Amino acid sequence: MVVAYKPQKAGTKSLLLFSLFSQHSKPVSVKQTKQAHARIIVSGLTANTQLMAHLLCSLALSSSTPFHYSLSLYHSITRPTVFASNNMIRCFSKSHSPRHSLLLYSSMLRRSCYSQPNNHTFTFLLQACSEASALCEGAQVHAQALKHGSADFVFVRNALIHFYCSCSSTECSKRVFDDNARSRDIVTWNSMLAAFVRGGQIDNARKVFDEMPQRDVISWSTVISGYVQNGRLEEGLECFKEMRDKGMRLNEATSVSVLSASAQMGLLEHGRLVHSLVESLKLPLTVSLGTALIDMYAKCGCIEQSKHLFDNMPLRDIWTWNVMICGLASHGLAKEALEHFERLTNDGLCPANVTFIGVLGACSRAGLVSEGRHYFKLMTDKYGIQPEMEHYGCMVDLLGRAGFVDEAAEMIDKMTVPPDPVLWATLLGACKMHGSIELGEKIGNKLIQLDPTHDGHYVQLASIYAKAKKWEDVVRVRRLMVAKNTNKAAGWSLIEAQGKVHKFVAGDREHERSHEIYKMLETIETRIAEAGYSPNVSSVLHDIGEEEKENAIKEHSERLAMAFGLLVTGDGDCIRIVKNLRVCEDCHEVSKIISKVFGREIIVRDGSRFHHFKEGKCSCHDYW
DNA sequence: ATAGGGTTAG
Repeated sequence: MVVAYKPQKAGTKSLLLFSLFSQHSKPVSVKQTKQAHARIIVSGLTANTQLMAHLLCSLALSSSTPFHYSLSLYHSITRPTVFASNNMIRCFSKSHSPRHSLLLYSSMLRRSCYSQPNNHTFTFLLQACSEASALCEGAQVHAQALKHGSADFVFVRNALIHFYCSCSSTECSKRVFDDNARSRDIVTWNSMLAAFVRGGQIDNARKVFDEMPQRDVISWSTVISGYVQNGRLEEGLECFKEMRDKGMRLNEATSVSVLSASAQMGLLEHGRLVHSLVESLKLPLTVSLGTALIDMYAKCGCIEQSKHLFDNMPLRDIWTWNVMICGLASHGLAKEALEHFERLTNDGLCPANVTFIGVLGACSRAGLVSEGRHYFKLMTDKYGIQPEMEHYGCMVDLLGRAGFVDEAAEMIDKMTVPPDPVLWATLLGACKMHGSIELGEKIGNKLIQLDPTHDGHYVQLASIYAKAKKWEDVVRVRRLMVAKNTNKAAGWSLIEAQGKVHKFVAGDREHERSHEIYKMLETIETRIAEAGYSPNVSSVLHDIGEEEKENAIKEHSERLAMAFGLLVTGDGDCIRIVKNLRVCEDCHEVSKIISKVFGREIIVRDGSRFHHFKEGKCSCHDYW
């Protein structure tokens, strides 16, 4: 961009400067543009509209944000060509106030003696409207495009589909898409695909994907991320497999989505596979890719690996810090989570609401009451972040479990948003733990009223009565539960082995190695009994005899997964289990004993946190 | 001379 300046005749100089622009298709820095501008001023060529328009073009290509400089350049052009105006519109569309593009467009129309809009104009304007989610304005741009005969050009059509998608008007995207089936290219298809994904219509997206004449890596990424965003993780991974089978290379966006799916499912082997693919393809470790990897390792139980990656990240943004802090919190490493929070603020970054969910979650899992109170106050007072349901959830859990049940109840009373059932259930759990019968009774009945088909509320209330030895009430609540025909939350545990996912439910006999698994359960039983274990059946509340209760516990899904893990992993290997519900007290005890008796490290991710069982102890210190 | 689509945290 920058060449040595030698005094020359005006015409030659002009040519020389002109050549600076045409050889650069890649974005140049604002600094380089300013240098070129300086040279133009020195050469006395500021009246050259073409040159000035090229400067604007470079600015429009660079990723910068403020538009003051580009606007002053634009204003210095007395008769702006459509090329100059288009580039100014583009500068605005990339700035923090994309709506300025529209103002420029209307002034362009007023001064239409200089230039008429063209196809480029409408694509840039629609980009601005997408950025601003300005539905009404964009619809007017659509009308203008029709009026100027630009609406049928494929670039404009694609921009229209994307624009309506950005405004969540999936129907309008579809209408533009259907409008002219002949004028479609791969971007048209991909835009429609993305519109269905954005609208949550993943099955329609899949239809588009299956129908499209060609697919590129963006088509694959879009449909995979569509599954992942809509919580259809298995299908997302299945699609990723299909993509690889077709010989398609993954890129950053694909990797990030697939890593997120691996993380959410807790599939370490799969996450490692993606990591190795990323490395063998030598994809650059960008902030988002690095962050996705850190999150994946944390959610798959390898917090050490997460920390290592985090410490070696060339660049971090708030997402990176958030996944690290939340990861540490989920592993019960409260002190480190809080240290990271302090480091993040020392680095001059501004914590987000999610950051505080991590921080408060760390406090609640470790029972750090005064720290929790401090950070909750800091969040509202210093950072002006309004607490959301999840923040209250952490606080109620923290206070409630630590025994400050009344303070937790008071916090709920003072909330500005109406508390949701999950929050009440958290407080109910605390009531049960600390024997607050009266409050528990009140909340339990409230919850049953709010959510009569959820069996957990009845179970909790019944166990509060059981703790108070109010047996008649226990029977009454259980009968009520049966009468209301409640749904039992389906508990499952999964374990990965040799690239396959094995999912178990309680009492499962579906697995092909079921026979061996139940034999292993017997072995486990014998060996832990030798170590002095006796079952604790308090978590089983069905109307069955003691012996049956013992059996019900013995066949909890994580026991089956653990038995299977002992069968298929090598001596001394770590066993990793993911379950959707919280681990029950008895299974927690058994896991500790197994870790000692069998000399295995067992890592369980339950519905709320990680438990690392090693040599008879758990990382949660039995506080969960 | 200027144009388009996909990415992560509770």
